[in-house]
Amino acid sequence: MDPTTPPAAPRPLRRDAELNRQRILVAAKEVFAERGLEATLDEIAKHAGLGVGTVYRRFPNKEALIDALFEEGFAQILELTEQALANPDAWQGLVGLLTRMAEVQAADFGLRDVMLSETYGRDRIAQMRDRIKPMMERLVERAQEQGRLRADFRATDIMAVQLMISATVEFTHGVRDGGWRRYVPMVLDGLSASRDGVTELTEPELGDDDLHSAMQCWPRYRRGSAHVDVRRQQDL
Amino acid sequence: MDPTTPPAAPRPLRRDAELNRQRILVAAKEVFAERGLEATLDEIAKHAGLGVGTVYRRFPNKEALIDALFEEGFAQILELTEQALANPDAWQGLVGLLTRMAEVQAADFGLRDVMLSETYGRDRIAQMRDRIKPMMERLVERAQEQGRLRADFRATDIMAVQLMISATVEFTHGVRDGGWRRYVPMVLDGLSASRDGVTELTEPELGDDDLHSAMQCWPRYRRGSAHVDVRRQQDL
DNA sequence: ATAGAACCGGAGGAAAGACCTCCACTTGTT
DNA sequence: AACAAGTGGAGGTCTTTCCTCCGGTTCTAT
Repeated sequence: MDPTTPPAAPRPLRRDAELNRQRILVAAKEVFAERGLEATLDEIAKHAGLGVGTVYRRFPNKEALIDALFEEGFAQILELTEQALANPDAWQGLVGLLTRMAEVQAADFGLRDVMLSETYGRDRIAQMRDRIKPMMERLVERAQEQGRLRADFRATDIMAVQLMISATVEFTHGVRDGGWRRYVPMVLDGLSASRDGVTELTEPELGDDDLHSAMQCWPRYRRGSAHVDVRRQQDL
Repeated sequence: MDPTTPPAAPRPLRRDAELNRQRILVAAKEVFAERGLEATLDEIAKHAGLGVGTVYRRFPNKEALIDALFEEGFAQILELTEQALANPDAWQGLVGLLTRMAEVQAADFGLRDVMLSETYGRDRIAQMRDRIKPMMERLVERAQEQGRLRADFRATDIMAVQLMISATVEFTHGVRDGGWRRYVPMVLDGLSASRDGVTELTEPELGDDDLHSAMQCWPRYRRGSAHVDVRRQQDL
């Protein structure tokens, strides 16, 4: 049933070709993890020590490669969710889950993009998403029954929360490893039904210099810095 | 001293030219507000009913136009901060400030980009940022002295908080007007020193369909959807 | 060993997008 | 009326991305 190796494979790959296929997969995993899905197949090829042509011979396009790669990653997320659900303390389960998710996002920008975008992975990954959703709903419900999660929280809010955390991950990326860890407890403190005091923040604050460089290289707007030409003109 | 109208203006613009200059400014404000700083000067020209050449005659490049436009916007933010600081209840001041900031971000994506990027606005706007920073520090300090803001919060965290909120603004944009309003109180509940119960959420939750379309058109990853070609190839 | 299918590399085609220039033509001003 | 100032928008240039093509190489079956 595993679609990566169809039951009646037309023909096994030549030995060198199979080796290269593996190399591509490994390289793609690494490059996507580091740069997110915006990475180019050219980049991946280079990182694998192969020509682009070879990559395109094996995978018809980027989408196919992504699909082949991230099923596994999504399975991992599904497992995390199951673990969270297995915790008798649903709130702790949720806390752990969101923390783990943040770790996953920080460790693998490719997987983050697949998780958060819905644009990639049209087939198999979409199914995964559908399997996770009801689990999330149950988790939320149970945490509320146990009185720890704010009653007005909804399962659909989880995506927004993940996005918020993702923003901090991206923001601190390349500036301070794990800088995002400071913000996960803060967000979670906002989700608890009520609390006396505060969850301790183990991650120290960002310094002014950290903040500066984080803003400088924040990816979303990096493009703008390309053309800083600023010749004056008389009639501005 | 105001650089927008130098003391010895070389020559006043011709009447039609001045009119067009205003048109450009207005159009730029609108287009940037709607699409963020990624908008093209070509777009702006079209929206102003003028040719690109006219725009480039008046402003040497995009950067200059942005600089000319957003000083005013930044002044507005500075004023918001002052108002927040004027509130004897510093926590309420902070709550109000972050809410207003979110409103600003939602209403004007261009201003959001200028606020959050540090890439644009090399001169005057950078000064603005420097003026706002100490005010933020004072606000945080006072809110903590009054015991309402969590003691481990720092002024440098404000940027991360704004980014989180910005993520929700963008996420809900085009899906549900003001959908982000649901998340600001949640985040703020995470910043309070302690609380009994929860701030009421006036904004209703996102439905499954909202969520779906939000994810579909989330700008960050829209590109990926362009080439959904997915022709199969024998040896995948 | 050798034929020939399978495979490889990477230059470069194609398309899209962004910034900006150029210059023939129009308009305002004196 | 003369001419400086202003205008429009086609298109140059540059960059980026995806992907194809094909001459040359390597494996493998016989």
